[in-house]
Amino acid sequence: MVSHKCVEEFSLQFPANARAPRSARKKRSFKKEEITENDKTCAIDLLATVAENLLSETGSSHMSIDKPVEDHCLVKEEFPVEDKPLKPATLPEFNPYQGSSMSPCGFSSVISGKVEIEAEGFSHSGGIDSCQAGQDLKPSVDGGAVVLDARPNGVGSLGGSSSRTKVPSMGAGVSLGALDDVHMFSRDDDENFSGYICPRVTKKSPRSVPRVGDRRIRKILASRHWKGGSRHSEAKSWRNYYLHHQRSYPIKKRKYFDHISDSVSDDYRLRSKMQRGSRAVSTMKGPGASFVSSDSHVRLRIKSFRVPELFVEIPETATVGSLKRMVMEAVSTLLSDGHRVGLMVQGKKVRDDNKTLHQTGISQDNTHLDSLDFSLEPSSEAPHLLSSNPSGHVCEELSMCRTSDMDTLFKTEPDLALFPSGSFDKETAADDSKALVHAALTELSPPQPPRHKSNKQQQQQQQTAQRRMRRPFSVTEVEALVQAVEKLGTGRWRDVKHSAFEDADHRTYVDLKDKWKTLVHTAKISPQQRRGEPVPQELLNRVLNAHGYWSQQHMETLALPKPDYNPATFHTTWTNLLLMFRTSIGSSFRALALPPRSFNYLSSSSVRMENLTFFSEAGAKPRGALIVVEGLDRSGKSTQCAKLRSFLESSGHPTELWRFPDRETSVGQMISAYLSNKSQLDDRTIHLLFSANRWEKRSLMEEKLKGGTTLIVDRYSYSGVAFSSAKGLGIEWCKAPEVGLLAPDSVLYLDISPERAAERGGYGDERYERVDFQKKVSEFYQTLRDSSWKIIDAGDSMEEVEKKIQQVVLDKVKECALGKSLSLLWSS
DNA sequence: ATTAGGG
DNA sequence: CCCTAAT
Repeated sequence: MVSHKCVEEFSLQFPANARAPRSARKKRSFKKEEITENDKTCAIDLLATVAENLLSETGSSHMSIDKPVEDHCLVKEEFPVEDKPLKPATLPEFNPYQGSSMSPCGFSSVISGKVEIEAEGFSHSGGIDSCQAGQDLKPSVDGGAVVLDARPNGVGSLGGSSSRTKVPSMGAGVSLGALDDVHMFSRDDDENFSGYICPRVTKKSPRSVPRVGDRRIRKILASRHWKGGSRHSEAKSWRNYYLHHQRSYPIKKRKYFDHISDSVSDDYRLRSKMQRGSRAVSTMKGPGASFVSSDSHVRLRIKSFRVPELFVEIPETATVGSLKRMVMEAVSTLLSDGHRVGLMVQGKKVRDDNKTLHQTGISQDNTHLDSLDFSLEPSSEAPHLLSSNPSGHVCEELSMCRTSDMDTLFKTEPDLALFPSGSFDKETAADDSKALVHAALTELSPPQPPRHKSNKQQQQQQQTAQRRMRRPFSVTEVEALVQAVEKLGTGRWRDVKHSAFEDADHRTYVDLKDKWKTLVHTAKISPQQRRGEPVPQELLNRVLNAHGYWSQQHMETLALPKPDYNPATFHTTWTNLLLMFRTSIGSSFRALALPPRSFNYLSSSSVRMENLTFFSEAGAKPRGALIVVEGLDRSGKSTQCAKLRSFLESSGHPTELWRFPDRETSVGQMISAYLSNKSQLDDRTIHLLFSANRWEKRSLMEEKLKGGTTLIVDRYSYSGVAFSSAKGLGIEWCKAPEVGLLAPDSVLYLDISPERAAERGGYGDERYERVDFQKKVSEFYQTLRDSSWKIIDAGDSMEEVEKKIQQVVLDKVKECALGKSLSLLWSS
């Protein structure tokens, strides 16, 4: 019955011939006919016969009785016999290879049948077989189905059958967890392994196989193989497949063939441990290699593992050896390529691959190990087995195709112990996984990555197989990270790592980047939603500030390339910026209404940024810096202010240049008249006017700064106090009216001697421009200095001064953007 | 080897 | 933390 069903399925799914290699087609075309009609039976019989011949000892063969049978039935129903398999007509459609390399004939030469592979924990010595086939699997005929017995290497069989798992030579495309696992096991027996493996087997390339006897084996692989380009459809087919079969058609997949006898279990245990440490010891080979036993391990013993049906087409002329190889290949391919294993604990799917076994509830003393199930699921991303081969040559090699309706079933015998390897907890179920592998766990062994060198892919996989240990960041580390990012910015993780985590080997820059990512997220969510060690809110605020700041920086950097404002592209540009911003900030943003444009700012061409201010909801809105430039007349203030403004704007910082007195205001008008010697005002009055002039602008100034605009102010309270004081007013009296104005984040004092300034010419237009008076002013300036001051030698070249200023200001602007709060002048 | 993102 | 694509 099984066979029958199989055939049907086969037919449905594979118009087998499609893929037959040209050679096969040519030679065996005649067979086609034979098979076409009765083929179902014939094929099976043939296969059975072949298998029978091949394997004399079938003691191990077991019919898969459980679910499989039912499944088969179902399958049968779903796929009525009507569908004639092997119809030439259908071939074209199914032929993945576009027929270029396929010939119609090929089909006839192939025998189709269902192969059931059983992995058993027998103590058979498969030495001979293994040598020939390079593996211990022994195909045998059972009830019309070919059964492969996987012989476990008993302890005693170490010497002889270790090679069973050796499948490295398989199709070029093969490379996966399953194989790895296999290798892993055999690894321990390396000695045996190496000693027993038939050179021919190991070295034989897939190609050679097909050539021998011109046999073609088709491995039915995932539909993707023949579906060629559409991954989507492929996935779909799988889905459908599962939908239809899932319930009763468990696809059982077994990951490892290694069976372990009780006596062997010890070995496994050792292996597990060894493997655990193996990450670092990937080179270890000998069984006796140093095993690093570490923490508690869970030993799992999978009693039975059923693998989906395996369909193999093989010419009668094929040799037993080739059949074995094909089967092995098919099996390996299927296991490694087409499926992933899912894990279920107590009937519940465990999707989080990152969970540790312990977290999942799988522990040594856990009582429900028996409730642990593995599911075999289609791997939508599985690589094409044959992909590695030039498409045109696929046929020449063994090709195994798994159609969506077919599955290869592997069944392990009760005694067979399967060990979950790294993949064990690696891939968890895909949504549609239905097939469940029932595993009785009786022992525990930590999943470990096998290390073998036979296959590069394997190696890679092995290396990545094990998840690194989870190491939550401590507050200290977070602080270091935040600090580093504030300094270096995001996007320079390498530098961040080197500057702050040089010694932390376990923190890679990617980790730091990831941590930053999570920190930003954490900072945005409510404290109640946060988990783990609480990070001080202060740090989170810094994270937000830094993130907002750097996000804007990045954004602006990207926008800068097109400094020239072009009305035609304005909208587009901003749209992009907004999108970018939204993306980078990950939160909503909004444009603030443009504050009334003040008519006193000198430069008005800063189109790009001045009108809009963004900030994340989290409140991480970088504020602008208040930069005051002071200095005697002719010290170069205006020039440097203009340069500085240009610089900041080109650096992506919204900037405005202000100047006091602001002659545009009503108060400013008065001041202007006074300065022009057109009016005589009392010194105190004029002082207060100047002060009033600044107060007039205070609110707008604060608004601008909080909106993110950096203000460069040419002269401020210091000038007012210094000049008035120079005229004889008490300095404290002069400062009084200024108290409460916004304190500059930085005061750039362009230091130049009065004499030198006078040399620069231009003096004489206004009454204060007299050297002696400038000297007094200079002295008062000095008394006003505080920590926010930066003395710049204005005697240097303009470029020199410019450079110094830029450096100072940039740091200050960044500091402000990162959260430096505004303070008040001469308060408290 | 790094960076940037998505999972 | 992992995995990948893109640099």
